[in-house]
Amino acid sequence: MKPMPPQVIDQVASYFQVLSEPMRLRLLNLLREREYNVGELAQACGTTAANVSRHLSLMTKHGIVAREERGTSVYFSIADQRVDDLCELVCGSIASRMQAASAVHDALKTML
Amino acid sequence: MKPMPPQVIDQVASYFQVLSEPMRLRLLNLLREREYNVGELAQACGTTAANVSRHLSLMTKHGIVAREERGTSVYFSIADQRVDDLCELVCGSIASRMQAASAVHDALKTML
DNA sequence: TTTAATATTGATTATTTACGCATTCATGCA
DNA sequence: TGCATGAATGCGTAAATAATCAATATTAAA
Repeated sequence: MKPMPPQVIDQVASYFQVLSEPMRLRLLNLLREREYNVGELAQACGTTAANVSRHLSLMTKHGIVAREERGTSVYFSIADQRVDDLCELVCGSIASRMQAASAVHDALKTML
Repeated sequence: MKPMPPQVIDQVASYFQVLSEPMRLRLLNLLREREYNVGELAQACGTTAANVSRHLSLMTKHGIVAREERGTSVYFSIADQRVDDLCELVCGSIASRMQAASAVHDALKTML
């Protein structure tokens, strides 16, 4: 077990924070399929380009997405494939939790 | 690729949010070693028991830690081992990023 | 060099939230 | 039945942040 210096902890927390926003997860989920430019993402998510731009800027800063200017547009894509694994793990936790809850539910049902 | 309904996205975001706080990560890091009660954690983290209690309550609600009353104290432990994998993945991302940055740094150095 | 389309940034606002203090609650013991 | 210890909660405060509109770049083509 490593001592985990505060500096590292702050960085890890900061990374998790990037993934803790529904809008950002929606953007990432779209980008799993193919690359998009800002306008396309804004339309797909029903928000403004300004908002999308800020979210993408943050994720680029953390190395999660990659930014590439092409023509008059700027295209974004997934840069860190690990985000998939992260989301998969979290989904697994949520699923386990739901399953446990439903087991409790069933147990209570048989008691009555 | 799954369509990822908004409801699921919100839950995933919510889970990540729990892990996006340095204080909570410090608590989890301590709990990896052994179980602790609230007072011990507060002292180890240099904060109030009230604060620790709130953080633990949130993590318990998400199934990340387990709560067990024993005697006059309440002991907490890791309930979802996946948090280790999650943090490990994030540390890997951060490490890759630092490595890439240092490579750029070296490349620039040789240019001068 | 204009003009049009796209992306980014500044400023503002509303919401969330981490924290501490004080209080209340719960449990075990004298 | 008090009494003490430890945990949880109410409340107020300060800071962070997501969203929008408006304004400013930046690039491609006319």
